[in-house]
Amino acid sequence: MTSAPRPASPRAARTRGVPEATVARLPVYLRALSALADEGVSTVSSEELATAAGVNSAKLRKDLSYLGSYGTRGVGYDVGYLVYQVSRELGLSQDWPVIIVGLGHLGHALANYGGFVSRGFAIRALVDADPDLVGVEVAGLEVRPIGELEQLVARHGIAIGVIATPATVAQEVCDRLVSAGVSSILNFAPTVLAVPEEVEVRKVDLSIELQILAFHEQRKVGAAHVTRELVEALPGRAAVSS
Amino acid sequence: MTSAPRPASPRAARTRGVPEATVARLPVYLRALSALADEGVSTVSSEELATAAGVNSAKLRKDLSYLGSYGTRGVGYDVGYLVYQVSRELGLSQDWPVIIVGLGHLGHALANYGGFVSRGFAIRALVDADPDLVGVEVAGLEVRPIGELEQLVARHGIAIGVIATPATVAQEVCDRLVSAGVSSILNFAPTVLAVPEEVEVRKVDLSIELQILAFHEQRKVGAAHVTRELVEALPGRAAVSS
DNA sequence: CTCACTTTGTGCCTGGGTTCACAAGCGCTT
DNA sequence: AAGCGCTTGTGAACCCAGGCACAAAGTGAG
Repeated sequence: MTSAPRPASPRAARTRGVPEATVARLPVYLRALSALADEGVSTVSSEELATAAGVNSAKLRKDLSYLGSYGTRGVGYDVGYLVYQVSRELGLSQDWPVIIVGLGHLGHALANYGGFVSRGFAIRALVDADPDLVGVEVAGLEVRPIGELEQLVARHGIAIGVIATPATVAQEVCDRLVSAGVSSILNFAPTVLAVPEEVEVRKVDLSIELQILAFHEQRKVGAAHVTRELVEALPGRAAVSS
Repeated sequence: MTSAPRPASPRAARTRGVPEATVARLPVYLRALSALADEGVSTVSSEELATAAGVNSAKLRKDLSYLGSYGTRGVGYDVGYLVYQVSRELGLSQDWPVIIVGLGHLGHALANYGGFVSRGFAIRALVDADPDLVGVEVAGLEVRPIGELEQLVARHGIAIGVIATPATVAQEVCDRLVSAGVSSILNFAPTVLAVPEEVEVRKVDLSIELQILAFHEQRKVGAAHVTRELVEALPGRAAVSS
């Protein structure tokens, strides 16, 4: 969806035959499974897990079946074992070193986001072009000048880069990351990035998400051709006018 | 993809016949068009616009054709007119008032994110449960206690809510937003939210995006040798292959 | 006016993803 | 040991989306 993973050779396309849509859901399953494990639940049925993950149970079973036959008919799935298998499939058995480029508000928030560290990722380098930011400590790590980008990538063996810069410099930063050896990029800048075939880019665009919501919101309102106040007055809604 | 827009009646699904996938791309087109407009370009072909947006030109034409026949054969599209039409379709002719719940690092970054304001959205309320944050001014707006949530939603006629709280309280916040009248939610908390049918939820999950990247990264690296070094890190039940 | 050229709009085909529905398999009980 | 109930795994149908390729439609030159 985000990028176009269309390899030149069709043969390389299915390495393990796990569909892209399934890959995108595995992290959700993993989170639900981890929560169950923390609660001490040892076995879970596809129906329960599907509900927790917010998907159809048939879809969940088919997704899991791409990884192998890890369930027991009549019983369900062993939570601990499934956590292990899904983690392994996602490549989370190891810690991936990550670099964040751009430490404005967003980059700052990302560096401090606990969800990264806890799930197989380790932020190893922070760089920014602003001299005022260089030297500042963020999330226990010192911000380095952007000139050290290549060096830091090499030293820590970084394969995953996060771009949280203004859109104007995103492509330039991206190019530098790629030529330094980064092959997966998470882009928060509102720009379409051009990258070589073998580099994977995923885009997170906050304003796009809001615009999609606005579309649906408008559709709701405009469908009945009424003001928002009248919509709110539908039965079952809490009274808005205090 | 992000949420599950599964209406009970399939008939209600297409109000205007614009496919969901198209809606998701319209904001990208809009951004490219706005950039062109700023450069003073008055006419653009589907080929040029498609390149700028990073999509296939046939797809772009088909997407635009859902909105109407706004191009001129042999010439292309009028940039200004298309900006207007796409904006209108997305419901951006008006400014949507938005509330942000949770002003930790992420909420703070969101409140300061210029991309919102410039594109049809106006952040009208900030609330947080932490007493230390209440009263603090963020992006020119004062953070209010979470108790005022309902009141603020009503006063500003807010239909779109952004959740940037810890996962543990996200569902509770969501429920309150919904019962206060919010019908579109952008969720940054790493949780699956349960909402009534008519409420639209979109999810942005940073660690999920990284995990998807890790999958592809692992596939590139480990096509030959599977990493089994950290096998002992799994719960005792994984005495399988190897 | 006619012709050549350009670009849109779309019919059709292909492929991936989702869902249904059911057979296969497992454990528990009798 | 056999039967019963439960749950997985998957074949098959359906639906949405993407992309090719072309007819339709407009422009400008001669």
